Amino acid sequence: MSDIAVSVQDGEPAAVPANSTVQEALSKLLSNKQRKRVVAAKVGDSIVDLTTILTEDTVLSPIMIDTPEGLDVLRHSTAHIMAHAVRDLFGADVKVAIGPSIENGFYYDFLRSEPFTPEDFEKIEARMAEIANQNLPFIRTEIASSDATRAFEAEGEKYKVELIRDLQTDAVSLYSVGGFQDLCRGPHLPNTSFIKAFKLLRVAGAYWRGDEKNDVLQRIYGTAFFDAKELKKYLNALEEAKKRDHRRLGKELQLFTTDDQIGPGLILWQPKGAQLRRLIEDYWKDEHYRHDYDLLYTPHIARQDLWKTSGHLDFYGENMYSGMDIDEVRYQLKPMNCPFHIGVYKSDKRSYREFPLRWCELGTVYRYERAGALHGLLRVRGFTQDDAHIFCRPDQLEDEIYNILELNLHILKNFGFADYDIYLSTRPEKYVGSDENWEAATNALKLALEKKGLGFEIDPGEGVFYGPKIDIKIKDQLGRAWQCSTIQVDFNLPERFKMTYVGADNTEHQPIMIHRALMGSLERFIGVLIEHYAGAFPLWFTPIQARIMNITDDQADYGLEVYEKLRKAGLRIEKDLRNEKLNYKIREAQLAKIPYMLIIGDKEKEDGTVTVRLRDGKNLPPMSIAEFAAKVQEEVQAGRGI
RNA sequence: GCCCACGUAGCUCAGAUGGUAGAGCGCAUCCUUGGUAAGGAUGAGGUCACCGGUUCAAUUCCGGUCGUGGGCUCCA
Repeated sequence: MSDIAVSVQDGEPAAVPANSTVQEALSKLLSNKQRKRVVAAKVGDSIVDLTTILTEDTVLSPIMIDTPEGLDVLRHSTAHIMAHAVRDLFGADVKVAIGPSIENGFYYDFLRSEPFTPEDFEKIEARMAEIANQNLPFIRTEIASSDATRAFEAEGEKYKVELIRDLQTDAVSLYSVGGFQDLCRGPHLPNTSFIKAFKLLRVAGAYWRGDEKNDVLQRIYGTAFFDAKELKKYLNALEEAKKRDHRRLGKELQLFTTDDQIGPGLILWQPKGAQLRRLIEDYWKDEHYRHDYDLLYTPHIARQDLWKTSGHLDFYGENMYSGMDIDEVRYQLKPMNCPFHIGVYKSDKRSYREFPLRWCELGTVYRYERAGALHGLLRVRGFTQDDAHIFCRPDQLEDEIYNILELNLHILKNFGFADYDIYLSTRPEKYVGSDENWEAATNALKLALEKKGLGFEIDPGEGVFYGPKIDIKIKDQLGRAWQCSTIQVDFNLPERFKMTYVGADNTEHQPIMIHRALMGSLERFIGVLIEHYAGAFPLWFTPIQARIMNITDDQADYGLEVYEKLRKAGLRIEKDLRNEKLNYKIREAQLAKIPYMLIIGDKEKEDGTVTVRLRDGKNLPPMSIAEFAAKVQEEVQAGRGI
């Protein structure tokens, strides 16, 4: 048999007999130590099993278990082992659906009449470990689709049959491990010995193929890592995320609450949360004014006819709350602010000379969200958009987009978000507006992004029907991405509302309209802020900047004096003058995540000073009340960046 | 909206094969006056989410409603 030349990328080729497996070839190319970490290999763009037969000269990229691609293979295989275990334990009552690897883990969907319980999880994990420990090979076979269909039909595996049918290929690949055989594209681990560190995390309902008309399956989520240490690290990170959960912190720090009597998805801001929100709103307004925006206020309801004109009733009606009759005229609660801003636009005859018009509003809107979608502050039914609409001439579009991006990133950065994923969404299949307009607008968005030096991805066809858009996702402290900002060009509403301006040529033209929100909604943004900072907000927008605590009752009067002076100086101050030990007061202030603790004993009372304790436990030297006030004001200035 | 789980004091949670309930924290009062993460005592506080059914008796069992959570789905 003749030899073929196989090499790893950038390495010397080795001669191996034709029809060797990848594994065999790699054994000539890699050290023993490296070989133990290889779980699959890349040939060109596709990832293949180590058992794949090589028939021609090939360049291989080995995939190590401790790389993202390696983890992917590991998790995918672990999902199969889980299905194997479930099948072993619960028999043929269980039908298997699909089990891919996903970000941070894997899942497998099952049809089973009984719900999976936490005790089941333990059993499944134990059985998985048994299977894994047997060091079983994953064996790939290719068979004709018709044979596979017959086999799965015999087992009653209707989902597999459906999958094969929709694949529309002549042959499919199967993988078997021990006694369990599954339809799968692969690739898989060479054997189960790599499966050492895994955990089942939760079970949830999921529709077959994500369609609510289909069967509801039970989806078991789990995760797997190449060693126990990595698994532990991940589980700890989950714990950490739990501690940062804005719903938990919102309660602990008394920021916001909801009330069954009032309704789900409707937020009540407690005094501290309201303070936090006010600070954010004030900052937002100040920055907008500085950036040449004007502020609007508009109502919460409007005649239903407005929503017909805008098209919201047709396109968005199912998310709008039903109307009310006022003097026999139908009114509806607003799901968006745009028609109102158009109302302001139409209050006057507009000239190209006054463009661009930049109008912003913290506009509270109400949208029907399905009950199951509601989530803390992140998904609610009543929320306040940090909205703005810009009306301009086509030739101003690119500059306006650039200015928006600049303000957008400036504000996000000031809140501590400097990492973004940016997406440019282009024309979808169904759209309004002319092709030329779409092209010009898409181009303007692109040019503005490039001019700003921002990397972005193009989401082809993901634009909304009325225009192209830019979406910005911010990354928080834990690296999680949150969609907040959106910048959208709109060809639809100017047309529907017959908006015009008088151009230099003394004829009427249609303005370009841009919608944009930077934080998205205040509720959502504050939720993200809470998680990002784990509730320990920077001084400039923390609801409480300092808490005064006396050591004994003897300094209560002085404590009150300090409190009043600092409040008058505009600081956000609390006092804890209770008859409690200092340790106790410090503990409480620490848990409340207050930046400065002002400690007052006889010394301070005598000298007219305060001793400042920081959140990190360090102390500043005693300073006068005025000095402290000045220090805080200075830090706030710096933090606001204005 | 759908599937599953859950709903007991302000908070975090325990509890009984069906006989109207407990802890810690917090709160109130008193003692204590203590310099950098919990001093002590006493006490108040619950229609066991809501409505209905079964039962001599329901917080406990059953049904429904509402809410919360994990997902699915949705987010022109």
